[in-house]
Amino acid sequence: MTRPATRPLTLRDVSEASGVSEMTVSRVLRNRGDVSAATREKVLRAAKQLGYVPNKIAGALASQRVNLVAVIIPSMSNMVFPEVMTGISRALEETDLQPVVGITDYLPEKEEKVLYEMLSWRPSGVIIAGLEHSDASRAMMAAAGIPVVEIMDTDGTPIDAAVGISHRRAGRMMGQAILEAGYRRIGFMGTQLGADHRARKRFEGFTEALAKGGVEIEDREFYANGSALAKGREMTQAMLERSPELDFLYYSNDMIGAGGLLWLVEKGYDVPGKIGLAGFNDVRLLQGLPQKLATMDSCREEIGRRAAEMITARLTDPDAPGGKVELSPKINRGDTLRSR
Amino acid sequence: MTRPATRPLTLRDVSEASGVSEMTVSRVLRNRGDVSAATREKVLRAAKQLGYVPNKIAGALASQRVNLVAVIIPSMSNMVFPEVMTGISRALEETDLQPVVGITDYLPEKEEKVLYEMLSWRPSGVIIAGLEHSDASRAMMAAAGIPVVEIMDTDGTPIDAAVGISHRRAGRMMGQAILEAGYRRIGFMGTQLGADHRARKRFEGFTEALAKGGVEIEDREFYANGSALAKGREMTQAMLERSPELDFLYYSNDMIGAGGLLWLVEKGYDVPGKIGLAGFNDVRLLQGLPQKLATMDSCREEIGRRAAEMITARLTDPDAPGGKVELSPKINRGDTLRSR
DNA sequence: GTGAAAGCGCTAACAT
DNA sequence: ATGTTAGCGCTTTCAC
Repeated sequence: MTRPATRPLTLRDVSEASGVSEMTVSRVLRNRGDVSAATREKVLRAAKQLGYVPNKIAGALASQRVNLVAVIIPSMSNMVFPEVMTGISRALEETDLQPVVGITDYLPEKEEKVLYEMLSWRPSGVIIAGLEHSDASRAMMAAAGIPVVEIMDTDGTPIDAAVGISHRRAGRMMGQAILEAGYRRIGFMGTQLGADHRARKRFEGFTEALAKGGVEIEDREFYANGSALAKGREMTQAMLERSPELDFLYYSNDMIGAGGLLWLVEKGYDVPGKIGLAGFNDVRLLQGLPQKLATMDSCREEIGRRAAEMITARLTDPDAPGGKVELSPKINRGDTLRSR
Repeated sequence: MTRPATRPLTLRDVSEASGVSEMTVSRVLRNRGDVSAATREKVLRAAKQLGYVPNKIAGALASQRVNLVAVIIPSMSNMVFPEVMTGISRALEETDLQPVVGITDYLPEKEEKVLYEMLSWRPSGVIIAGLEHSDASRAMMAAAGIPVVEIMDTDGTPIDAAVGISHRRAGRMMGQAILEAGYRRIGFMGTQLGADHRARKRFEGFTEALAKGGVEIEDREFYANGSALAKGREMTQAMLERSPELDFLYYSNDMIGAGGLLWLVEKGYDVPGKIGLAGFNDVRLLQGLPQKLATMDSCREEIGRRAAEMITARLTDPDAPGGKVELSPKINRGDTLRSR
């Protein structure tokens, strides 16, 4: 329970303790240039003994280099972004770059603020979720003079580069698969469309595919907050009481889909005989449910990894490709989407 | 898809563009000191027009102040730490401090590395999970000369201050509650005890309480990785095939408990008549399961909030209380722990 | 292989 | 209300 009020140590302290110039101490601590084994020893010993921790602020200012990558995402409690982070971290582990995360809560104003904060630390690159940003945000990123990779979505024009999937296409694919399986009376449940552009695009693609088959969504319901599992359960019950004729339910994410599935199984519905189900994301968390929900892989970890790789590539070679990288999500039919 | 190679703007650029000294520009941008409305206008216009983003690196070096709080936690995909983060963020939102997160993956060496990295940015404070750290880590934190709050656990001696619950006591409480309810033949499932000190302490407290009642755990099983829900299901099945006489299963976390619950309900077990269940954490995510699992609130958001408040308090007043704050988790009996 | 000088972009402290 | 000076703790550059 002690807290010494000592001023943090500086290079100078190590220099004095070891009898070596500050410059050489700096070289040793960064493994730079030629330093004799003897002085290296001396310096390292002194540094460790004092408990010296370098001041990166001063280092960054002097070298004009900051080994940080700003990662800006809407949320962390979403099951999807932690996996993106895993991909990013893995890819950066082999480099000397470090990810630093900012959360926007799906609010454009907050995104702008977080971006401003992060850019003021002069990171080496930016990885940011989505293609929709305020004008100010876009301007900041364009002006920062660093690689910027927009992730998760490819339906739009990136500022600099993008890696993701087409959510519109993902929605279309699921719509087609459902029609091909023979379902016709379809209900939709999801988050309130608005802040979440990717959910909206999936919804648009979905309705588009249905329309092409001459089918329209017969019922829909949206939710804002609360436990997704519980919401899925509640919304499913409400919808089936209202529209008992439905033979398929498309959920905008796996969690509410799982809630719906649990309710249906509990009530003795024949899934997928009487009614089929599908979600989105392929969250690993849900392995272990009584039945496996049909879903679609959103390539989260790969997106993170590729984004980080694009940053490092453009850092070593400013003319590295960039552009848009569209990954191909696959449908996983699980146990709840079967031809009938 | 453009990326101008322009050098980042400096205060000097804004100064020249506005015809005001660098110092006054700095004052305006930080809302410091008296600046006439007229010059303030001029400066703000120029800054915005140029798209100037201050360089916090230089600012921090000059002012010797960094408005960052290092938050060091084992994992983000755990359901528990995102909620701690929520508490921290909420509490810091009212201040000018910002949380920066580092992940240790429950590895002491990684904790040490992450800590070193973060401290080298000279944060204003540290919030770190757990009371168990390597000697080097403890030394670094003690030497940093900043407030350090260790969270989640109070079974041990903090470096500087701590907020959390006693996991040993939590385990004991659950053990007592189970005995009082009349269960006697008890099985335990959890993560491999080792890296996760808090799970280990709960287990110790649990067995201790049982021992006091003359009861011993009859079967146990540990897992390392994989989907927790699926693991809970598998382990439960394996354990009940091995030890069909069990009348209670205590899980070290809610996710595996939920997996077990789903399997039991599916197999037609009478829960809690024939067999009772309990988990730990009270994760909100699980609202929506067929039955509500007995569990114990781990006070995650409050812990985060209190920790952040302790940091701010000790920043304004270096002699602010500190010490150990032990919160009191409550048992939530749900539908799976009933007197018999 | 090692050291000395200059300066990174800001802000504290002191003018005016 | 505004400007000037010095310097934060490092690294770059150049000298030896």
